[in-house]
Amino acid sequence: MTPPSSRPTMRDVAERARVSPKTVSNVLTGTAQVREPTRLRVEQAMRELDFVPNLSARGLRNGRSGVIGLAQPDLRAAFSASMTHAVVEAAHARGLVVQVEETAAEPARERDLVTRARTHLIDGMILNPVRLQDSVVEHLDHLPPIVLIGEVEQHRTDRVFINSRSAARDAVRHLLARGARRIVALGGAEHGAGLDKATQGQRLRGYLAGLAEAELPASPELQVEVPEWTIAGGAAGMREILERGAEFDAVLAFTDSIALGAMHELRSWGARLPEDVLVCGFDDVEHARFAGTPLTTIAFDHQAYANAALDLLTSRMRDRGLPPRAQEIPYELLARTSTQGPPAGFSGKNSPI
Amino acid sequence: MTPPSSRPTMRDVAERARVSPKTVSNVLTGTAQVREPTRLRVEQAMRELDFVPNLSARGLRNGRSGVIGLAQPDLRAAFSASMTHAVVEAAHARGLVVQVEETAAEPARERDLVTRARTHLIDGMILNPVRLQDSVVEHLDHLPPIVLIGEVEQHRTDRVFINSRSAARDAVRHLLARGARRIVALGGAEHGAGLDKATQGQRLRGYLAGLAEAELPASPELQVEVPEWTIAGGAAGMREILERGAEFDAVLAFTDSIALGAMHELRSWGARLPEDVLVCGFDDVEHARFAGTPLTTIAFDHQAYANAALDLLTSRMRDRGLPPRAQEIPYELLARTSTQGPPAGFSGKNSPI
DNA sequence: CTGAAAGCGCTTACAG
DNA sequence: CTGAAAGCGCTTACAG
Repeated sequence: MTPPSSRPTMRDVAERARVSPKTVSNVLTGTAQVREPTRLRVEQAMRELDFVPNLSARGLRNGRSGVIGLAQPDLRAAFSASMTHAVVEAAHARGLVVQVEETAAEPARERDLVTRARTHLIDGMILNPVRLQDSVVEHLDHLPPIVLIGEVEQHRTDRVFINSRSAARDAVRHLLARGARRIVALGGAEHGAGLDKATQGQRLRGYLAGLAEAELPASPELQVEVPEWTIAGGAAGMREILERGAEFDAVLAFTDSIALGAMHELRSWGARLPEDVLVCGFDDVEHARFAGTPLTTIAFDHQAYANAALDLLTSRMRDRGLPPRAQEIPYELLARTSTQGPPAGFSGKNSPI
Repeated sequence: MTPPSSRPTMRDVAERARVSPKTVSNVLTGTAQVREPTRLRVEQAMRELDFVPNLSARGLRNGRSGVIGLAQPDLRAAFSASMTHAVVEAAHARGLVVQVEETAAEPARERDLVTRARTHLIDGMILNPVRLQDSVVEHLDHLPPIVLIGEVEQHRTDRVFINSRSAARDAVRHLLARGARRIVALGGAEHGAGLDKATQGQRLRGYLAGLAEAELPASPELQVEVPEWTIAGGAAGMREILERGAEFDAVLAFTDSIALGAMHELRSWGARLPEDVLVCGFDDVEHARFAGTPLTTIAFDHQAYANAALDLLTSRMRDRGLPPRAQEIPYELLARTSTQGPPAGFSGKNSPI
C-alpha cells in the first residue's frame, strides 16, 4: 500500500516558498489577503511540487467534503440518466462533485442509505424516493441536508417537484380531446398501493380527476402498477392489460420509459400507433422525441429542476435552521405523433399473439 | 454552519463503554480480536449515541476514502447510464461508493479531471476517454489507479474492452449477408480524426476491414463522424449523409443511441425500415430491443464489463506495482428486425423532406 | 485482548 | 499581511 505521505503537503510547499503553512492555506482558500510576491512564490512552489490539497484533511478540519449524494431508484432509466447529467452539471457549477447511489436494487438499500448517509462523506443529499419518505423524515435530525425530488407528501423536507397531478389531468384532457374514451393508467392502480406512493399516487389522482371531470368511469381493469419504471417494466405492464382482454383506445404511461415499453408491446400485439391507440408519457427524455412513433409527453426543464434542487441544498448546507421549502417547476404537454387521434381502439382479444 | 463536533466521536463511545478509543476502533475495523462482552458493550454504546465513524478522519489517517470515480463523456447516453448502473452495483458489492464525472461538456473537463483527480478524494478511477488517453498516460505517476474502458491504444494502463474492430467487421459481414452492398459508417470517417480516436477508430477499422474482405469499395461519401454519441447526434449524422444525396442500403451505427437517431431521421425522410435500409448498432442498451424497429446490435454483458473494471481497479489499489493488464469481454451480434433484408436501398435524393 | 501516545494534513482562532 | 499553536477524529505502531 502506498503510504499516504507520498504526496507533498502544505508544509512542503511552505518550506519551499519560505513561508508558514498558514500562508499557503491563505493562498489556497483566499481567506486572507496575501501580498502579490508572496502569493506568486507560493504558487510556484505548489506547481514545482505538483501539490494537490488533501481533501480528507480539509474535510476533517472544516466538516465539509464538497461531495453531495444523488440517490435514485434505477440508474438505467432514461429519466435518471438525464437527472444525473443535470445534477452533475449543476453541482460542477457550484464547485461540488456528485456521488451516486441506487436504491431500488434491494428493498433495504433506501433505508440503509438514509440511516448510514453520514458515513459516506457527503455534505448533502438529493433523494428521489421510491418508498421511504416517511422514514427519511423520521431520521431528519440525524442526517445531512436532504432535498427530495418528486411529489412527496410531507412538509418537513426541502423538495423540488412538478405538479404531477395537474399534469396527469392535462394529459387525460388531451387524450380525451383527441378522441380517446377508455384510457389505460400504466404505472398506478387504485387498488394495490397506487395512491400511497408519492409520484405514482399523484399521477394516478390526476388521471382519476381527468376522467371524473369528463364524467367517464374509472375502470380498475384499465389500471396497472408497474414495479420497475423501465422500458421492460412498461412492456410487462402493457402485456398484463392486454392479457386481461381489456378494451382501450389510449394509454397514459407514468414515465416515457414505461411508454416506450408499452408501445413496443402494443405493436407486437398488432396495434397500430396512433391509429388504434394513443400514447402519452411523462418526462420528455431524449428518446421520446426520437421514438418510432414520436411520443407525446409531459415536458419540463430537467436542468432547471436540478438547479433548483442544488440551490435548496446549498442554502440548507449553509443554514440548517431554514424552514422547509418546496419549489415547483413548470411543465407543458408536448403533443407529438403518438396522440394524433382519433383512435380506433384495441383489445388483447383482437389478436392473441 | 453546524460545527463538525456536533456528532459523537469514537472517544464518546469509548467513554460510555468504559474502554479506550483503540478498542472502539478494533470493534469497528475488526483489526484485532475483542472479547465478546467488551464488544457488546461498545456496540451498545455506539447504538445509544447513534455513532457513525467520520470517514474524513479515517481517510486522512489511512490514505483511503472508499470512493472511486467514474468518468464518462455524456451521462445522458443510454450506454453511459447502463455502465453507471453496473459500476455502482459492482462497487457496492466491494464496499465502495461511486463519484461520477462528465467529461464531454467542455473540452477542458477531461484534462482537468486527470490532472486534478487527486483533489477529489478518490482512491481510483474508471475512465471512458474521449480524447485524452495520451495525456492520461503522461500523468499516470501522479494519479490514483486508473482503469480505462474502451479501445484505447496504449499499454501502460489497465483497461477493459470489447474487440470493437472484430465486432464492427462481424456487423459488416452480417449486413452483407443480409443483402446490403452500400453500408454507411455512422460515427467515424477515414478523413477527419476518424482513425485516431480510440473506440471510434477501432470500429471504423473493422468497418473498412469488412468491406475489404468482400472486395467492396470504401466510399468517403458513406462515412461521417458524429461528435456527440447521442440520439440527437445520430440523427444529425444521418441527415448529413442524406443531404449529400448518397445512395446506401445499410447503416452501421457506432452506438445504439446513434442508431436510434439514424432510424428516426431515415423514417422522417420516408425510408422504410428494414425494407429499404438495414441498421445495426453497438452496445445493446435496453431501448435497442424495444425500438420501433427492434435493433440488431453488438451485445455484451455490461455487468461483467463493470465487474472486470472493478477487479482491475481494486487489485491495483492494493498493489500499484502490478504490470498493466488488459481484459477483453466477449461480444455477440444479436440479429433483430432492423436487419431483416434484403434492403431495397435509399437515397436522400428519393424524397427531399 | 486492551491502553496511552503520536500523527495523518489541513484550518481556525489567537498573536503580532 | 504573516506566524506558532492547537485540534478536527480517526488508526498505527508500541507497550503491556
